[in-house]
Amino acid sequence: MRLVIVRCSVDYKGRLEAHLPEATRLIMVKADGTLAIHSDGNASKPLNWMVAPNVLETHDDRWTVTNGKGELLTIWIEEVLEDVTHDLGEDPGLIKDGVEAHLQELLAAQPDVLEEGLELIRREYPTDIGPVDLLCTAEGGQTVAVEIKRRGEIDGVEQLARYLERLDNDPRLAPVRGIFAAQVIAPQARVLAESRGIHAIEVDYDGLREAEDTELRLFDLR
Amino acid sequence: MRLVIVRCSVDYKGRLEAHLPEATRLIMVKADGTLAIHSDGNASKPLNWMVAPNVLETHDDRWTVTNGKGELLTIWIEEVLEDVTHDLGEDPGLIKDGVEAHLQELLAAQPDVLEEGLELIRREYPTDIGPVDLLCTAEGGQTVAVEIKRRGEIDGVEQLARYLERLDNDPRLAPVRGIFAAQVIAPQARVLAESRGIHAIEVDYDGLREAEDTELRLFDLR
DNA sequence: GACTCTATCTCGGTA
DNA sequence: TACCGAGGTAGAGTC
Repeated sequence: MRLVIVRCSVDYKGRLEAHLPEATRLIMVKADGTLAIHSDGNASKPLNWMVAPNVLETHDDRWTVTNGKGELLTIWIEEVLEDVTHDLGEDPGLIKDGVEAHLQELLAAQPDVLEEGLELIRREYPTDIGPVDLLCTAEGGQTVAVEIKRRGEIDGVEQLARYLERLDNDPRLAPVRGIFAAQVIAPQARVLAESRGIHAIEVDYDGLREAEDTELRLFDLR
Repeated sequence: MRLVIVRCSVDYKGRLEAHLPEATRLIMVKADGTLAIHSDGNASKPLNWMVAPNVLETHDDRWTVTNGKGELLTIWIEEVLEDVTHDLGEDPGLIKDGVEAHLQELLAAQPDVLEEGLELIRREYPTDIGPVDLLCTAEGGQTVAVEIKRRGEIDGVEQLARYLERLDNDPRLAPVRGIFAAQVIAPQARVLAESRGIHAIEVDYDGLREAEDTELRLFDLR
């Protein structure tokens, strides 16, 4: 990784056009060529960047970065204040827990949390526009499609509505109704869901996890 | 800005839980307290981070970062390989051109580019599922909702269709028709728009800007 | 490669 | 402050 502190101005032309007036900034160049320009100000994101694969050309007065998509980043170098390079080696990578996939696992294991009598047919049930998170049968036999989000926003409701439209075309499943499940559901998403006849349910992630733990413990004791 | 090259492992608890095994990484601390941990590997995003406002405590063997939302980042320090600080000063900030907001400004100023006789009622007209980009009246008095995108894709058409559905429920406005305006419109988006009775129009950003410049110049000359 | 969807999204605007 | 939509979204997974 190369770290350069430099007084510079920057131009970007590509997906849009952008310009940075002259100031002192950090240029970070990673081993794969990914380049990012950071200010010290209030922002976690870089001001400008160019991800690999790209081609970096460094001259005394300017650096240019180009890629295969016709994007061009030009850094006009005024003064280099520091320029250090470190070999950090391979990174073992991040281990995560608590994302949507986990919420899906928990609800797949206990679908009756959403509605009494609900039973799982399968997870990631495929349609021609993408997989439905959970496909279930309700008490009485009706098919129910479940869309799961960490945060329920309007586009998640749209996504579920599209799936329902598709599933309703399948005579083996129709009529299909929908359940929209999320840890938090935005008011506007709830309005839209209800106007589409979709049931919007907030679920308690920690509660689900605890319930699963209890179940596992009971299983061990048997 | 403080740049620290360090052999470390990391734990994060907050919106999810995450762990980074021991490796050599870069810690970047910005003037406002924003902290980011980068590897040299193929990713432009940091592995872990904590945005300001937060509280950083540094001990010999570990750094902790906490914020008001109950998030906690712990960096277990094994060995510090470099530790430099630079004062970059204030950044004048990024100047962008060609984003949706500009296009909206230009079309709000000259809505008749979309359709002769079109007049603006207001920008960002609020509905209970979100704001409509432009609400206008057509020649003859019919209400017209305009959705503006840089690139016109299917989800933009769906967004407009949702607004139309809502606006049609308002007897003071109904019946409302829609115009979908973008610099480039994808073929599927055009098909969907037309099937919903929505007029899809490609607009020339540079042409609009030029027209506006001309108008301003004429105004100055008066 | 094209398409789809998630994200500790981030960021800016606005009520 | 919370909520909502845009993003040069980035990045991962699937087909």
